[in-house]
Parts: sequence; structure tokens; C-alpha cells
Amino acid sequence: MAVSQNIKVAVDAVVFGYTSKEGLSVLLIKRNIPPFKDAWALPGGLVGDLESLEDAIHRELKEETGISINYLEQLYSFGQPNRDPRNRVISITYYGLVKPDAFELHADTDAADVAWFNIKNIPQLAFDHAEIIQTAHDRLKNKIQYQPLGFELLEEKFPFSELEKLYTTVLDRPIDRRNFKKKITGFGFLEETKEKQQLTGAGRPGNLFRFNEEKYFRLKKDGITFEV
Amino acid sequence: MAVSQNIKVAVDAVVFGYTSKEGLSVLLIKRNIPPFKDAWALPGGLVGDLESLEDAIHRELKEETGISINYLEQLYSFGQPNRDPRNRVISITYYGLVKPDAFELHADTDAADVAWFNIKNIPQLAFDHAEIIQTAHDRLKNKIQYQPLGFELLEEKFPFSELEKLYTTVLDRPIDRRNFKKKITGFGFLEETKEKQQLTGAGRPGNLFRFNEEKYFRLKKDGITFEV
DNA sequence: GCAAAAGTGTTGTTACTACACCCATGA
DNA sequence: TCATGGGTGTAGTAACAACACTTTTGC
Repeated sequence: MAVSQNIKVAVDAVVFGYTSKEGLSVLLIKRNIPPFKDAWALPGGLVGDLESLEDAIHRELKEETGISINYLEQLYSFGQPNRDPRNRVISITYYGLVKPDAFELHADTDAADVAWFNIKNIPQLAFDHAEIIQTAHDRLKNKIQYQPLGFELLEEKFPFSELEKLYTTVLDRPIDRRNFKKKITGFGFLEETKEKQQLTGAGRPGNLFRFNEEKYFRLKKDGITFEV
Repeated sequence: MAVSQNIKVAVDAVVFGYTSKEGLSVLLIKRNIPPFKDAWALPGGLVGDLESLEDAIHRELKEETGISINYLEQLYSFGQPNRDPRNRVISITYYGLVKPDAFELHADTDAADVAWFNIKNIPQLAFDHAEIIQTAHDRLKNKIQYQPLGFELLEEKFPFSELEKLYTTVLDRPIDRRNFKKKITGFGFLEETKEKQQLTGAGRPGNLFRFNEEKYFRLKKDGITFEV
């Protein structure tokens, strides 16, 4: 019906990182071009005419932040006519999970700077990016209730307390250690190794666990019922 | 980064209808322009430069099928470069739920025909629309597990067996009547009226129920745990 | 009176919640 | 020996699954 259309298509990503010291954080870039020059924003950009949406977001992440990420999932599409002050841009957003320590951040092409920001301490953002982060965070909190979580966010081997801290952080409330362990081990996607945690200060060292990838991803697909 | 971009933005909708005789069906239009002329397709079309995505899909539904629908939710965005043979079009898709009997279908502007097709009997479709319907159907089956369902699909007053049939149809398996009733009445979003069903053939007439809108939508928002 | 659909309770089993003390280590 | 964090079991309660017969109506 519309004879010609003048709308641009962008992709943006909310990349969550987790460390037990820092908690849950989000990867942001500092814009070096107007509008919102020098403001923090989500990594992302316009989609190329010949590339898929997934390729576009991976490319943008690589260019703007230096990270490459294998777990990325579509979140929502934002399309209010005035969300970009220049011209109409709709944004297809993704969210992903990574281990921050596994990457060196470097603001390569389009960005003046890149950094992790704790989810509780996000600065003023460009465009409607605050709303996008909010949506992604809600989705993550929701998702944790019917999918296992942790594989993409923890080291290969980790003490059980790391997983517990992760859940505490994402759910933002305390959980009962014994019940949590019963539940998690009941699902069977964790394997206990014979190794013990290297000590970092005082305290009894914990046994190290790892994910059984096959079972983990099957449960991720089939869904679980998770209440703690 | 891309200096100019040549991508069009469309919206498409998977509108589910339910009747107890026909089961679950999907609203389709017959295209009257190439490509895929005379093929069945989802209602939808290009987004206007100044309208929101939601306005666009409501407008297209009105134009192409004659229905207006108040429950519509974003589903997913499809953006493979080759999904439209003419040029690059990304589609932001929605899904909605209606009572088919409440509308007169009429193929107004862009469509040669409009019709309901049973979900088990969908014809060959244009573009990647079969995949979109699949995605919508999966979402519906999933959603039913943590949100109440029925308000948008049933008459104002209905015998309990109607709700039961709806769940049986959507879940595509039999459910235990007594346990189902216990569960549903436990949530408290149903109200029993004093009226009895008008008879349609033999059988004991059932009491009529209605939804308590306030409780229904609160539970829809908060989520429920549903297992039958 | 028979076919069709509605209505209704109980029991066994499983899953969840709440809760507190001892153990291994480093300093 | 003290501070820190890891590890473990039980009992009461609530939710779920399985299951069959009686009632009301039309024909």
C-alpha cells in the first residue's frame, strides 16, 4: 500500500555479563557521533542489505566492543516513530549472556569507549535503550524460571556456591542453600568433579562442578519448573 | 556504518480464532498481487513512515480482513535476506486471539479473499508464513502454561465444557475434567452464573460461567502455574 | 429407557518449605 | 582458636494424579 517507505532497520543487543564479585552487568558503548554523542548506549547499528539480522548483531558486537558471543536470542522489536530523533529507525533487539573475563573489550570502529555497567548502576542512556534493558532484564528473570541458567555465565568448573550466587543475583533475593541444591541436582544437568576449589581467603574449599552440556541444553529446550 | 540501506519493514499477524465446532483456526488472506499471487498468506503489509508498528498491524487487519482486534501481542521478527523474492523485507509479526463469530470477514483493499483455516489444515502459504504460524502456535501452547486463556476466545457466558474443549484443542490432548475444574476454579478468575446452557441436542445442560475480568487480567499479568 | 453430556470426592504419591549444626581451611 | 564459607537431613504440608458413578436432559 505505501508506495515508498523510509524506515531504517537496526539491531541492538543487551549483553549480560556475570562475575561473582561484580554481579550482573550490561555491556555499553559510548557514542562518538550524534545524536546523543558521548552518551552511553547499547551496542548495535544498521543492518546491511544482504546480511541476516543475526549476522548483523554479531558483526556490530565485534566492531563496537570486540566480543563475540555464541548465545544470543531475539528479545523484542521496538518501533515507535519518534524513538530516533533523526529519522524513523526500528530496532530489533537481542540479548545474550557471557563471561566478562573471557573477553578483552576494545572500542574498535564506531564507539568511543566500551564498558561493563552493573545492572543496578546503569547511566543515562541514548534513545529508548533504558527501556530495552528493562525488557531484557525482565525476560532474564522470567526465563530463569523455566530454563536452566549458568552455562553461558560461569567458568567450565565452579564451586556450587557460584551457581547459588548467580541465582541470588539474578533473582535479587536470598535462596535456601539446601533446597536449591536438592532442586538443581535433581535436574541432573550438573556433574560433580573430584577437584576442589582453589582457596581465595578463608573458608572450606568447595567441590567443583561442571555442566553436562547435553542434558543442560535438552532441559533448556524442554523447559523446567523452577521455584526457589 | 552502512551509508544507505534498502530494507522494507512489514508487519504480519497470526490471528487465532476458536469455536467449539471448528476448533482452532487461523485467519488468512488470498493475495491478489505478485509475488505469490493467488496464494494464501498472513494478513499484513508495509509499515507507514509515521505510524507505530501496532497501528500498522491494526490498520492492515482492518483493510485486508475487516476485523478489529483488541488483543494482539508481538511474536517475533523475521529477517532472512531472501524471505521476499522482490527485495529485502523484514517482518515484525504479531499474534492475536478472537472469536470468529464476532466478525464478518470481507476482503476489502489488498486481498482477493479472506477465510479461516483450521490449524490442522493450513494450505501452502506465501513467503515464510508457514514458519510464522508454527512459531505462533508454539507460543500459544507455551503461553497457556503460565497465563489464563479463554477470555478473548469464548463468548461472554459459556458452559464449563467450552473452556475444557478449548484447552483440549490448544494443548491437543485430553485432560481430566475433575482435576481441570479444581485447578481453574482454584484460580478464581471464573464466576458461576445462575443460568443454564441452552440445549443443543441431548445431554444435561451445564451451568454458565463468565470471566471475572479484573482477576483474569491480573493473573495474566502475574502468571499462573498451570499443569493439567 | 437409552444415549449424551454435566457434575462431583477421595486417596496415594510427590514435591515443596522451613529449618540448624558440623566440617575444612587460612590466618 | 577463631572467622569464613561449605556441606548435609528431616518432618510437616500442600499440590498433583488417578480414577467412576450419578444426574439431567432430548429423543
